[in-house]
Amino acid sequence: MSANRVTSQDVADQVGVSRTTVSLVLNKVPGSQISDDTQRRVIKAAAELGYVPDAAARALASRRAQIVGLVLARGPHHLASDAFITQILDGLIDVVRHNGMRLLTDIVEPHHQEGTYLELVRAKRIDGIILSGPRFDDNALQSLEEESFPTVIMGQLPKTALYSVDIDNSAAARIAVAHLVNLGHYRIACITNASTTYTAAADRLRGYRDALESAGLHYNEGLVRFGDFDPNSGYKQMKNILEIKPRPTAVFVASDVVAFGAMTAIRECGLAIPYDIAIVGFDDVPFARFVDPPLTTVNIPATELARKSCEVLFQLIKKDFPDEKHMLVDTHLVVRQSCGASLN
Amino acid sequence: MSANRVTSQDVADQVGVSRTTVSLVLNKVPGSQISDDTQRRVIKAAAELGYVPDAAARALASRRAQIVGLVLARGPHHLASDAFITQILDGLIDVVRHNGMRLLTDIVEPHHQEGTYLELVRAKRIDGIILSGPRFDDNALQSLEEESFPTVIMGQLPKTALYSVDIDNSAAARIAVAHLVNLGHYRIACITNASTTYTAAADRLRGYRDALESAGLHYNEGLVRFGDFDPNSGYKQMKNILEIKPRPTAVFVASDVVAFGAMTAIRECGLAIPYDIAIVGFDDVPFARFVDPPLTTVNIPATELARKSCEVLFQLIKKDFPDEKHMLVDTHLVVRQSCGASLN
DNA sequence: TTGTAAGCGTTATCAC
DNA sequence: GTGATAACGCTTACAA
Repeated sequence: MSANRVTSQDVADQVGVSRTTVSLVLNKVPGSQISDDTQRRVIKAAAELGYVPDAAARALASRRAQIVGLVLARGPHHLASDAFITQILDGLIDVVRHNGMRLLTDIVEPHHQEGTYLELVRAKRIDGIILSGPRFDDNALQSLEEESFPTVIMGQLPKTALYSVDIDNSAAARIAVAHLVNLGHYRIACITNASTTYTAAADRLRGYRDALESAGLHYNEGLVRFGDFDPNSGYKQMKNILEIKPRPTAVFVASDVVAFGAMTAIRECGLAIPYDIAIVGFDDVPFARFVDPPLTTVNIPATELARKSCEVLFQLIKKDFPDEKHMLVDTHLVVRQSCGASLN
Repeated sequence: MSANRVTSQDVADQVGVSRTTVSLVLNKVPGSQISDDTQRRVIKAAAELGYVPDAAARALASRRAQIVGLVLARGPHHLASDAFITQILDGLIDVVRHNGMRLLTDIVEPHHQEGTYLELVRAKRIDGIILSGPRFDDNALQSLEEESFPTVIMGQLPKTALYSVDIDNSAAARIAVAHLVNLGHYRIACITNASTTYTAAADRLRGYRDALESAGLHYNEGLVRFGDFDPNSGYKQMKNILEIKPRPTAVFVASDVVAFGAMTAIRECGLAIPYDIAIVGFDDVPFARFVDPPLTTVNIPATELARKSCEVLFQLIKKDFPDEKHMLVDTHLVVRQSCGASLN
C-alpha cells in the first residue's frame, strides 16, 4: 500500500538541503548554479524516494498547467476529418510529451456546447489551445483572440487573425489534376468535397481549374459537380457525370470518402477503373489503399500538421512569435492503381 | 486585455461574505446550510464577475484533479482499433463532461514508453484511468492494481483483477455465424482477426465453432485460417480458402478490416458476393457500409463501451464498487448486402 | 552556492 | 448560518 506521498521536503531532508535547491535542480532552472555534487545527490535522492512533483501544486505556484488543449469541432458530416484523428493524436501527443506537457481533449458540437472550451482557459487548466474543425463561429474564439491566449488553428477558418497551420489545398488539387493531364486525359470531370462555402472546397476547385488552364485545357463548368462530404453524394454526382456525352475519361474527386461513392457508381455502370475512367481522390484516408482498385490520392500529412501546429503553439506560449501567421505543410500525390498508365 | 483574474475573494467581497461561504455555495456542499438569499447573491455575483475557479488551486486543496486519463496502447497493427477512436472519444468526453471533469489522453507504444502513464497517477494529474489496447504487460499496471487506483480496462487483458468493460466476443461471433447458418449455408469457412494468442481472436473462433455445433454442423479445422489484423492477411487467407474443394459457400471473417482484403480476393477470382460466396465481418468499422457490397457485420458499440467504462470508473472513484468486475456490453448484427437472401 | 519566506487560490476543519 | 484559519505542495524573488 502506498505510504504517505513523497514531497520535495522529503527529498530536501534526505539530502540535507532546502526545498528551493531541490526545485532548482529538478527543474534545471537556467540561472541557478548548484554544485554538481549537490545536483547529483538531489537527483539520486529524488529517484530513490520515487519523488514525483505534484502537478496541481506546481501549476498553482508556477501558473502553468503544463497541459495543452485540443478542441475538436464536429461538423455536420464529420466522417472525413475523423479519419485523421489517430494521426492527429499521434503527432500532438508526441510533441507535447517532448515538451514535458500533456494533452487534454474536448469536443464541441456545432451550436451546442460552443464555447465550453473557454472554461479550460478561464480555469487555467490549459496553457494553450489547438482548434480543429470546420467552424468555430462562437464569440469564444474572439475572446481568445482579444486576450491573445496562445491559440493555433489546425486547418483553416475564414476571417481570423489567429495563427494557423494548414495544407495548400489549391496547390495540392493542381498537382492531382496535373497527374491526370500528364496521363493524357483532357476530358476531366470534378466532384468537389463539399459546398464551396467551405474554403477548403473552394480552394480545391480552384486548383482543378488552374491545372486545366495551365495545361492549355478549357475549364468547363459542365464537368463540375458538388459533393457533400459523404460517399452517397459522390455516388449521385458520379452517376450524373457518367451521363455526360462524350463521357469524361477521368474524374478528380476532392475527397476520398466522396470518391468511394463515386467508385461504386462507376462499377454499377459496368465501367472499369482505371480503364474506362480514371479517378484521383484527395485526403489519403487510411482506407484509401484498401479499396478496389487502390485509390491514387493526395496525402494530407495529418501527423505533420499536428506536430507543426503544436510547435507553433509552443512558440506562442514562449512568446516567441513566428513571422508567418499562416503556415502550410506539404502534401504529396500518392500514386496507386486508380489512374492506370498513360493513355498515349 | 484581460484584467486581473477574478478570485473567490472578489466574489466574497462583492457579496459581503467570506470565501468559505462562496465555496460552499458554488460547490453545493451537502451539509452546508446557507440561506437561500445568500446563495442567490453569491451565484449572481459570481456570474456577474465572471468567476471561474482556478483548477490548480482547487485540485491542490481538494486533492482531486477532476481529470480522467485515457491511455491508448498501440499494438503492432493498430488499424482496426483506430477505427473506433472517434467513437471512444465521443462517449468518454460526453460522460466525463457530465461529471464536471475533463479527459486527458496519452498513447504508449509497446515496449517503448510503457508505464509513462504512471506519472499521471503519481503527479496526481488524474483521478482515474481508462486503459485501452492490446496489451499492458509492464509492471506499472500491477502498481495500479496494488494501490487500488481507480482503473478500468476497456476491452480485455488476460489475467488481471482490474475492472473491465468489454463485448462478449464469442457470443457475438456465434450470432454472426448463426446468421449464415440460417441462410442455409453449411460449408462456412472462417478467417480469424488475429492469432489466437489474442484472447479476442480465440473467443471469436470459439463462437464460430459453437454456432456450427449447436446447429448440428461439423466443426472442420480445414476451413479455418488465421488472419493478422490487416487486409492483406485477409486477402491471402481467402485466396487459400477459395481453393478448397468443394468451395465453401460462406465465410465468417472476424474483423472487417481483414474482411476487406478477403473481399478483394473473392472479386479477383471472378466470384460475386453474395451470390457465389457470402461474407460476414466483425467490428462494423465506419467504412463497412461503404464497401461493395456493404458488409454485414457485428457492430461493436464503441461509444457505449466508452460510456460504460467511464461510468464504472466514476463508481470506483466514489468507492462505490460494482459487484461485477467484468462487464459486457451488447453487440448486434448489422445485416447489409454481403450475405444475400436465403439459399433455400 | 544555497536558504528564507512569501505567495499561488482553493478547500476543509472548527469555532462562533 | 457563517467566518477564521490552517492546510495543500510547489515556485520564485530576494537574502545571505
